[in-house]
Amino acid sequence: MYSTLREHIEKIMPLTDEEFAFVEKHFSFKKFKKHQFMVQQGELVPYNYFLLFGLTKLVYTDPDTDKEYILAFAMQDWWDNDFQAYYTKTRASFSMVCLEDTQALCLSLDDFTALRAGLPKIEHFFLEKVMAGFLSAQRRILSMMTSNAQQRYEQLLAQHPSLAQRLPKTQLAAYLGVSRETLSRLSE
Amino acid sequence: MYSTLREHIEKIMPLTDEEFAFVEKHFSFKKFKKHQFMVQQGELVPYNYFLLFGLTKLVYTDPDTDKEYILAFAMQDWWDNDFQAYYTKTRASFSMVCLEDTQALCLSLDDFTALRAGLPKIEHFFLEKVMAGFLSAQRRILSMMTSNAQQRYEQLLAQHPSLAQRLPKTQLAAYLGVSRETLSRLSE
DNA sequence: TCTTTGGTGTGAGGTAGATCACACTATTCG
DNA sequence: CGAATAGTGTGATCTACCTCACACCAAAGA
Repeated sequence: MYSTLREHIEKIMPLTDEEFAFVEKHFSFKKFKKHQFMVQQGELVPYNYFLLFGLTKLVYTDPDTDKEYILAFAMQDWWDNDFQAYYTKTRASFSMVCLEDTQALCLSLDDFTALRAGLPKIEHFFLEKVMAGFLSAQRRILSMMTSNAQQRYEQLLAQHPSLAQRLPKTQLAAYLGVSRETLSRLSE
Repeated sequence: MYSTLREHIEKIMPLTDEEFAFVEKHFSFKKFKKHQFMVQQGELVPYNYFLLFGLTKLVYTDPDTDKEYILAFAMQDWWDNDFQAYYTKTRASFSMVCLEDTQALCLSLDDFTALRAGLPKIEHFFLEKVMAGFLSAQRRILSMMTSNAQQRYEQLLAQHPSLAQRLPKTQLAAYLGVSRETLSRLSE
């Protein structure tokens, strides 16, 4: 169960057995059902999540129109959360919802802080992860500015073919920032 | 000259005099003129830049249409770069151009690596910085999905009034992902 | 000083994509 | 099994924004 986490970390930063034992004890394991909210817009965010199985979305719901805007999907081996709210102990702007039954390793902010303080190596790991996330967000911004719906859809299919297969088009549309009708009409 | 850098780092991570001396010696100082390219699309990226004075943009130019898409502005006390290219020693996808005469502290990748290895504290500092950058990019993505041109312009004015004053509207339009004509017609 | 370059406003017309509306087919679940 | 719910396709409008075109003014450089 924790071996996935260890392999994930060691792709970036090798650890001794004692070091990983120290890492491991800060996490707890949790299961979630499809449709379950792991984080709820407007509530506090107890944990940061590392996914072992399943599929989740990070979504902003406009309180007036009820329209959904998907910021990110996550699956096994990915981290996902409303980091802003988690890290500043404020109320979540987004919800994190299971699109399939999901299993995750959970890290509270106190445990995160203790982990960083007790094992500086782990800062290196998270720096790499967050940097990759930042660069990917930057690419997405550029893609939203330079490309039309059709091109963005094709880019998504090319970059994440597995996501595109597991997800209904409605969800893909909410991620691409396009109406589901428009997505349905593409590649005619 | 380096005191700006020290204050900037110590907002997040206090340093002893020896530690800062170690930090300082990895940077070099450089001046740039308005219109000068600090990073050129298609070339390698020698340095990461911490700005002391001036104003820069990080811009992608479509090779076919010559249209500009601005990913970020930076001014004193900000970091800016094509990090992807810098960090992977690949050719830049973006240019970084001075919009005013600019002074910067420059950090080569080798120096960056040496700095991280020699002073683990600095990983903590960069993790905080990159996290803030990631969250800001995420907010921008959401704003592009939920808001129209008018609203995005107002958000920019509210969040960065100083930027809006120093920059011509053409540049703001290229940042907002709107044509300059549309921006000119807003708030009528 | 005169000429170039940069910045801005505004009209006219075109279009990608939103919205609304309805129909049809899978799935899920009591 | 039968009923609700989720997912998809498609037509008919509507609109925010783009593109092209031209005119004007300010600043900069030779």
